[in-house]
Amino acid sequence: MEKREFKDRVYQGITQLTKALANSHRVEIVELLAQGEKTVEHIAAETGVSVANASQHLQVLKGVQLLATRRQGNHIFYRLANDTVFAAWQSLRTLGLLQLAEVAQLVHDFRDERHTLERLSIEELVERQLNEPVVLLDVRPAEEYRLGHIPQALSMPLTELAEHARALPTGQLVVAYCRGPFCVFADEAVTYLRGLGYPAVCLSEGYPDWKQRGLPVAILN
Amino acid sequence: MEKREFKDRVYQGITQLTKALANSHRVEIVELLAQGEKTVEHIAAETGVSVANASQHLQVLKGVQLLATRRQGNHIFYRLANDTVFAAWQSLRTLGLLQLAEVAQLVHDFRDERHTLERLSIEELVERQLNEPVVLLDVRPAEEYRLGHIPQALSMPLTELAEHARALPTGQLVVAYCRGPFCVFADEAVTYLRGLGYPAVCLSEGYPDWKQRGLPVAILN
DNA sequence: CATCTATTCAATAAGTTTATTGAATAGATG
DNA sequence: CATCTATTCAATAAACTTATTGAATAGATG
Repeated sequence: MEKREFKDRVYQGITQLTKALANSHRVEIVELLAQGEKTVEHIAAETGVSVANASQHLQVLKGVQLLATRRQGNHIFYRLANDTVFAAWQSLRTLGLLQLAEVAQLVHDFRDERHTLERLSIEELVERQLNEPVVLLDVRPAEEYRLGHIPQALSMPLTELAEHARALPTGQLVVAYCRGPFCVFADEAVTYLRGLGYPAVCLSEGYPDWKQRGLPVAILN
Repeated sequence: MEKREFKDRVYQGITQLTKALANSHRVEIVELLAQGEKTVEHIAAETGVSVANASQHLQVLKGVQLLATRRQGNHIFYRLANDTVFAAWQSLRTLGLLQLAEVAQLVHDFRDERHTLERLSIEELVERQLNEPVVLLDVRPAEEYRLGHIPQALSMPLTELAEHARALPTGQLVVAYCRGPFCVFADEAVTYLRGLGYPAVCLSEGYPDWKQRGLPVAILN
């Protein structure tokens, strides 16, 4: 094989993979599956596309081995093939936030509307937890909490926050986290809790980012 | 702004960026520019596309801020906008080598043809250098050596190897490196040197990967 | 100031990707 | 075994991407 043919084939192979990630619905699916496995129906509903269309996108991702599946009863559960897939999405996300002023601006503005102020990094949270007790809230849907969460976090889906907020311990910092930097569950929770007078802040990244750092995670069976 | 509109805009922004990287010529350009700045003409020649076509691809990359330019005389030099761009390409490359059996196979086979055996990782090289002297060869074109190389490396472009090989010190391990894991300059150099009886091995990654790790680099003016 | 040169632009045709339909399938459940 | 349900398949039209031309531009050089 000639040098040029070799290069063309290698770059085309990697490009196939990149093309699979070069669609807004598909990256939304990758980010969603970073929370844990989901059915086609669930993915379609959550991303706002038709089931047939979601299925097609899922097959594009599966075609380049980014996803794996398992069947349970009538449902097929899709999941990320491995941690490298999330790592690649993470670095595209970082690049986007850094390079595209519009994206950074969009995130900033949308958050500002909701009057959310400080955000704690994962490293800051780890350090704080060593020195003082912190109330950690996982505000994602209960099913995602079940599939994996930060140890010691309480499951507090947004839908149940109003009901349980008054029962939270006072006098401790409350830290809420959700799916990732583009998820606004945590912002909404923090806005609500601050309204009740709690000292609440958001975690700047989500559960998948915690997991990706190799920090310990808790799973319910 | 509604939640869905926000998400759509964020994901579409990042997708624009990913689309810019979802073309085999364009990733080859990114990898080439990781060696240092180049003119349009040079990029066209090296990647085997027409100048007009190279210019178009360069503008796609520049349009999403992945590249920056400077003019010198009649020439326009393109370069990577910053280190995050290489980091993103690096993680797509890693994903490709891991997920796509064909790509890994292709790289393995092409190398095997050239009878190249062992490869040293960057970490192994650093450790070895602490314990014993190593002859380090930068086999990229002289201009790329000038723009940045591993300290203590000798510039030994493939074209000049035959002429200078006999002058290399004997009794020391010879390590050759080039542009990256898809570059075969180093393999060719090692094959040649082993033919002459030198104990020679390749570095498994290239100069940009060394630089990206934050290790020291040398630049000539 | 005329000329030269490297780069970009514009138009085009061929090829790819996408969402939408509605039908087909494969496995579970009564 | 018939029925149901979640998922996939196939066909299509519209929207994008790409390489190829050849012309235009902007700046440098004599």
